[in-house]
Amino acid sequence: MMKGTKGKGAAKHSKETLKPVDDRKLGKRKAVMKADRSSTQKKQKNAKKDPNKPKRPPSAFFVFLEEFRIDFKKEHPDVKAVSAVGKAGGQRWKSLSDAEKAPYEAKAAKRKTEYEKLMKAYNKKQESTTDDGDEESDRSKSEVNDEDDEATAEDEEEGEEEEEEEDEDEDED
DNA sequence: AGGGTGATTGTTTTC
DNA sequence: GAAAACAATCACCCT
Repeated sequence: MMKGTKGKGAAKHSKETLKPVDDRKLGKRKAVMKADRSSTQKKQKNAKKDPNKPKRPPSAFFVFLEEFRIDFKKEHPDVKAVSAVGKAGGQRWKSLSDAEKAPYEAKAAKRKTEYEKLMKAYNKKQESTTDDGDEESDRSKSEVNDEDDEATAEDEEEGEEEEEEEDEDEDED
């Protein structure tokens, strides 16, 4: 029962992208209320785009989506709308059981760990670049060696896919 | 020529 | 703690 998420996609115009952006709400969730943030967090504006700044790790859903997109395109080569894959992926994702999502979560978790590592190096860099002047007075020390290190990641790619055999009755009829 | 949009959910982020 | 924002993708539209 339920589902109702989309009962009539066909009702939509052939292609959402075909419609001019102006007609559709410009900035639905993108420019949702940046103004609000700027007022309270305007200081963040200082955050200039850092080329080294690691992006957020993909969530299990995104990991799943990456594979899903490939499969989706195979069966829907004509569908090129990102929203189509998003919707389909979302519904499919919810259709998966925890056990099935487990591997994706595991990968996502690992991805997060790497992200933290990258973030650590990134933060370190920021520290050295921070010209506060109070710390890091001695120029012979930390050095920028860290950057190089981040590139040399350990090679531990083990297929440690632990299949959690949870005997949970995930009976989804 | 390039930025921006749309849609999904999950995690990261920030106050 | 909660709300906001952003993470990838890809064809297309506007400046």
